[in-house]
Amino acid sequence: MGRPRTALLDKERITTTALGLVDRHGDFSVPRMAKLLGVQTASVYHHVDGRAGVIELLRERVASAIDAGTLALRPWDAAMAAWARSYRAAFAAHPRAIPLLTASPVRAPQVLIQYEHAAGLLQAAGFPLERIVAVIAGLEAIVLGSALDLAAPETMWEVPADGSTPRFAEALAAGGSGRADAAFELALEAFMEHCRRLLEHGGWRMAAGDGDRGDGVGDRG
Amino acid sequence: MGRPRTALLDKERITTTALGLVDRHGDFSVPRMAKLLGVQTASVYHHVDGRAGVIELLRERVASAIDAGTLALRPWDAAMAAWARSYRAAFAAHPRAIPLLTASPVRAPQVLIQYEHAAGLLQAAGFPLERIVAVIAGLEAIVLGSALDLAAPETMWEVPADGSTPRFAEALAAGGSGRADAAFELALEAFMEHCRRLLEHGGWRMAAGDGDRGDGVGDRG
DNA sequence: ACCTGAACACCGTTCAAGT
DNA sequence: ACCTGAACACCGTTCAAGT
Repeated sequence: MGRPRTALLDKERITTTALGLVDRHGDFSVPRMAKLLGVQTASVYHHVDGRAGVIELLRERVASAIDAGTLALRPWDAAMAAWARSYRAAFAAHPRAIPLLTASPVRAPQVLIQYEHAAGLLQAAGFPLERIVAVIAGLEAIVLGSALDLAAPETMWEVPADGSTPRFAEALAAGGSGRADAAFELALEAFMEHCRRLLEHGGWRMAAGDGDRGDGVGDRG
Repeated sequence: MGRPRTALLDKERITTTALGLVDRHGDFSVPRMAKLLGVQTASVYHHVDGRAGVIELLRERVASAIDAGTLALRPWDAAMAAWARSYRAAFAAHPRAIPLLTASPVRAPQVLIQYEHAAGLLQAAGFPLERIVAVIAGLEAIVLGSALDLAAPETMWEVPADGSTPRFAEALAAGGSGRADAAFELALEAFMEHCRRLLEHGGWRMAAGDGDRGDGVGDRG
């Protein structure tokens, strides 16, 4: 029983099967994928660079839902904010995959091109060249950090039953159900507003605590 | 060869060994730990709730380096910023552990007590009760998201050699070496300033785009 | 080129047997 | 209570053999 006339497997089907397993069970294994695909475990290795390769495919698949068109919006802050929301929404669609995906970054060309667009956008908007990576990386940190909150929603903010954290419990109860979304929007809004201000006021060179209004926050060293 | 007069193992030694393996090799396994500890694999299970239990111990160990004293600082924004920096520094000390640790949150009482202190701090500062969790969660997202950047520093921002991302490459070169730190500081500064402003101006109820100054950024729906 | 069957080293976990 | 030795099911990966 050797090579079939037409290939039984392809990366598409492999990726879909793996993502289905992750969505349902929080993880995948090559043998389980093979069983679902009706194939021997070893067959998968003819199409994919092992387990790590499957994870990379998952990363690309999930990231493909990011709407690159957002970066064509103007002005630049509308573009970056919409991009960040789309980025996070792509991860939010597969919360159980998030721990698998955040361990290492997306290297797919389609995503690197988005970085390129973002860099061009920020450069055109007037950001100093040496700050552009920090802006992109900061925004991405907010996106990924907020995404982690979606991965374990129940346990993330489980409050001890012994009443040892009354004020936190109170705040948690008052916060309502959309906590993760609210935190993301708060951080995103803060980030965009800060960048807008720095751009307008040319404040990039300002030393800490020079008194414009309450900038000196603490141990900056 | 049964039970020894004095126990060979304890959680301390197990945790230290696991963390050493993670620091050196990026991962650990129960058999490898046992070998280093000079003990049978099964022995570890008498002290720890399996592999998941070891990970929880790692979480606690790493989190124990967070300086809870920062939350006693005043004013509230100095406290929160110092806490965030200490939080991130604790993770930064073990970058290869970060993917293991961010998959699920810290449930150790010592850390939950820090949430409690933060909640009290923000309440006393005058934050509306229903926004306090969003402030804490937003700050934590920035901390954890920035920490992920430390886990894979080389590959995180590897630029394709084919010249397909010239502006991004340019920005990367101009950004210098402390990229991850700069991004974290930028996001943290933005977050603290935004919270300060909202507190002072009572802006929490403001609808998006009501014109204060360019707040309406995009697809908020 | 692609699938199979068998093999290998390794893993997490359990458990009866010892003290 | 704690350590051992043996066992079990499962995993990732490789490879020669087939077409």
